[in-house]
Amino acid sequence: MSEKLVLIDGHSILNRAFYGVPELTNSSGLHTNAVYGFLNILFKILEEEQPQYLAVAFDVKAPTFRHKMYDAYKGTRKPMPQELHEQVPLIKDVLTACGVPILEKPGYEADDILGTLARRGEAAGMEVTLVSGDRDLLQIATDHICIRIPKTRGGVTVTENYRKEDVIEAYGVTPTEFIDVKALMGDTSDNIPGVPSIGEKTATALISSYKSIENAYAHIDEVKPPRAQKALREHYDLAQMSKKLAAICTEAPVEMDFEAARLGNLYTKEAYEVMNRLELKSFLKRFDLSAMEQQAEEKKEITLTVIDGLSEAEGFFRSAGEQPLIAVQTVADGGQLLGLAMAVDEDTVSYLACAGFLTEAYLKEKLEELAEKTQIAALDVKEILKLLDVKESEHYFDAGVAAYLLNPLKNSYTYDDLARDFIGESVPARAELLGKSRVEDVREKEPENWQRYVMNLAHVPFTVRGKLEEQLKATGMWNLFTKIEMPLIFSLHRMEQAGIRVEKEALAEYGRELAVKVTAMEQEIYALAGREFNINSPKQLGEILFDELHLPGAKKTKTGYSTSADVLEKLKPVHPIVEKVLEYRTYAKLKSTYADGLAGYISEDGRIHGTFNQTITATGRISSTEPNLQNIPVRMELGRAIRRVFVPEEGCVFVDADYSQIELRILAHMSGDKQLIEAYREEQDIHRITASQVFHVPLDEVTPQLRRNAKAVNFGIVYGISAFGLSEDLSITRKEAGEYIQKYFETYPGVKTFLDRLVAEGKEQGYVTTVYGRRRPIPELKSNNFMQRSFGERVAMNSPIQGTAADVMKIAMIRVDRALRTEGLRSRIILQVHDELLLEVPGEEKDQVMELLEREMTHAADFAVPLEVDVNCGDNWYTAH
DNA sequence: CTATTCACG
DNA sequence: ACGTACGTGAATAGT
Repeated sequence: MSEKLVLIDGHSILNRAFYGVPELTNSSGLHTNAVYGFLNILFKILEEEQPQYLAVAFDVKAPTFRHKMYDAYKGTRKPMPQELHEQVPLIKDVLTACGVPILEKPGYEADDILGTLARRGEAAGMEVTLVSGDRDLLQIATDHICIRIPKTRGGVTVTENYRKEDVIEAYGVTPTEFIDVKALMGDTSDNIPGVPSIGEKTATALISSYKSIENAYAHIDEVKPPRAQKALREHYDLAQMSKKLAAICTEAPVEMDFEAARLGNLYTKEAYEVMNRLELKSFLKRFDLSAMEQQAEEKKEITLTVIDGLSEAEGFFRSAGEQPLIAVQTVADGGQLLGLAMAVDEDTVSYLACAGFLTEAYLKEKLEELAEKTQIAALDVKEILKLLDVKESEHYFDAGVAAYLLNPLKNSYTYDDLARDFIGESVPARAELLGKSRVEDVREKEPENWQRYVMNLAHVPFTVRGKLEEQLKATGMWNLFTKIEMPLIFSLHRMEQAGIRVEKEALAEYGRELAVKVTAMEQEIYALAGREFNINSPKQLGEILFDELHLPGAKKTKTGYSTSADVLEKLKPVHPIVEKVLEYRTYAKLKSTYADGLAGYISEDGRIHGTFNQTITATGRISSTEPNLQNIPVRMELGRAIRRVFVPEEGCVFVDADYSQIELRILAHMSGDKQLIEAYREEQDIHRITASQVFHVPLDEVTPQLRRNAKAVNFGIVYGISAFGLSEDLSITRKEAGEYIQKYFETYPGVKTFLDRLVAEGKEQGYVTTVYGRRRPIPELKSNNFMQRSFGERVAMNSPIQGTAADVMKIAMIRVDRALRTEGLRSRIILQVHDELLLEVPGEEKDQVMELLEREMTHAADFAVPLEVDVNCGDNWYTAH
């Protein structure tokens, strides 16, 4: 069995992969789709070929011998989009880390390197496989040199394979003759000129009978058709030069010892780190973890001590208290505390099992004691609070929240992410070590995995803390972190702990009423459609509406017809079924998401304890999950009614406080526009005064229509104005929308300057900031893609405003929370909905709390325009809001 | 696992 | 010419 050599045309395959794999970016905004596709092709080929040798050739950015022959020669290097260009060094990093040689030779193209090595390999008795997206290489094919051309479509890679016989079968000429064919017909991609009026068909026919351009010319009088004869006669010189350009050089001066290309273990630790850094998660599975761990252990030995006795625990806590810094994280499963992972120095982690004498109460008390003496780093402080409910302290440092501030675009802040991003180390993620198994099962059955997990949980926060602090200070976010985000963790925890009381039976009754309506609508829709189908399926609904009932309105989405509310709304007058579908959707949504959905979250105590996430949004807002309590219906009466089932504890009332037009007030402050500031200082109705000033109408003559338009413009400004968006919203032409915007900017020139400045700043710095220094990176601003760049520009205009509003609300929450406790009140914040706080308030505290809210919220910031707060009370959320 | 739809600020 | 308003989360269908 002869040995096998695989040679890859790097740029060509990267190019194929780039256009074949859908857009893919990692959390730092780096495009990785081409790298991903390249590696998919590489691994597939390796698996199929099982070669002993592997190398990848790249073109070099330098003129080649072809440029010297022909001035207009472009070579295979077409202008590359930025998104692809930035991936060239990435794939080289990966290949280098895998130990695969990268071949480059100034003056030669990758094709020439491939051709040269293929011939040498063949001469040495090897089977050679060339991988390229380019058919030029077919001229190299022999019985022992196979050209493979991969195609990626929808994630599946298929390759066309050409040995000598396959070329003859497919093209009717031998590989050597293929050059002549190409020379005759030309190649626009390489700018190789062809002979005029000779196309692919004629070229193939000519070469097939005469074998070469030279021989055809020798028999020029016999050449048919006459058109081709004339062309060849006149352009023989050109044809010969083209042949030289198209011919791949098989004698390039490449120095390569095949031994250097001998295929070793691709799955090195370095490769793992590079892929981990690029977040090419699907390839990480291929790496043998145990081998990797062995390598890791050679580097650093960290000991994990399990402590389950009282005296050892006492000793541990005594010495831990003497350290300047410790790290801690709870180990839990299904809300059940199993133990604490604690790091006291760079290479020691202890696990304190929550069992026997080491009760939850004991661990809580010990941790509280530690928090008085020393700094405590943790991956997720709120998680610790949830399980141990330790008291508030300024000594905690939440590494997850810190990492979120430094880059809020990532989708997770787990210990493996932090290790990779802040100390450049790759450690196995929780999912790799534990999978879906229960933690205690892994502890028993795979103790090494369990140890690694517990160790990293504390070791990583301990190690990255310094880096995080340093970077927060360097980016001007230390204050934001220590004065806003850290204290907020405790307020959010108290909100989650408090939860909100729900009338279970009333909610069930609401659900039953909806069920009746859903069923009724179903029957009416089936009758109108003439048959039964799944109304919840946009696919089936689209077929009924547009194929069977032939409603006008056309396609939209990539998967089929769009049946969204705005499309259906326009079709209402066309067919009675449309209105029924819209109604059905309303009822079905309310029933599934709210009536049934919320019911599943009611705890033993009759309350819903949702989660408020602090590290999700790109702008600094918090988000709410399981359930989402920030999107409870309010706009439509039918949905709004559900708020009646949210009720305060016996003896309490709800007090609801919301900021009035906070984002527009922030716009006035941040832009410093004199006119806007003046307008908002006095006037209560912000949209009305905008209408009056922009449309030059006295305040008391502003019509509802005019106010609506002004309101839409105001929204547009905050969202990052575009004429298209505004025209869509107001159902007016883009021209009219453009005029509105122009008028607005004429009225408030400071706003225009401000928004332009935000975009310019974003482009320059790569990020924009809020009043409190919070950053939002905007990688899209660098994109060459118009769509993406425009998106980036809108984000640059919106994020500082939305983000500052989020900052102000966070400050307000901390202030309210503190004031409640310093005034000795039992009232508590139970919900935050971006610009609204809902409090559960003992009846006797009502007046005091209403005043407190007004005061603490309006004074959360001192801006150029006052912040206004509406405070209401009621005995359910419906009446309080 | 992704796309569509729709609830909120 | 391009083809969208900014920020979220949950339910459902269908690959």
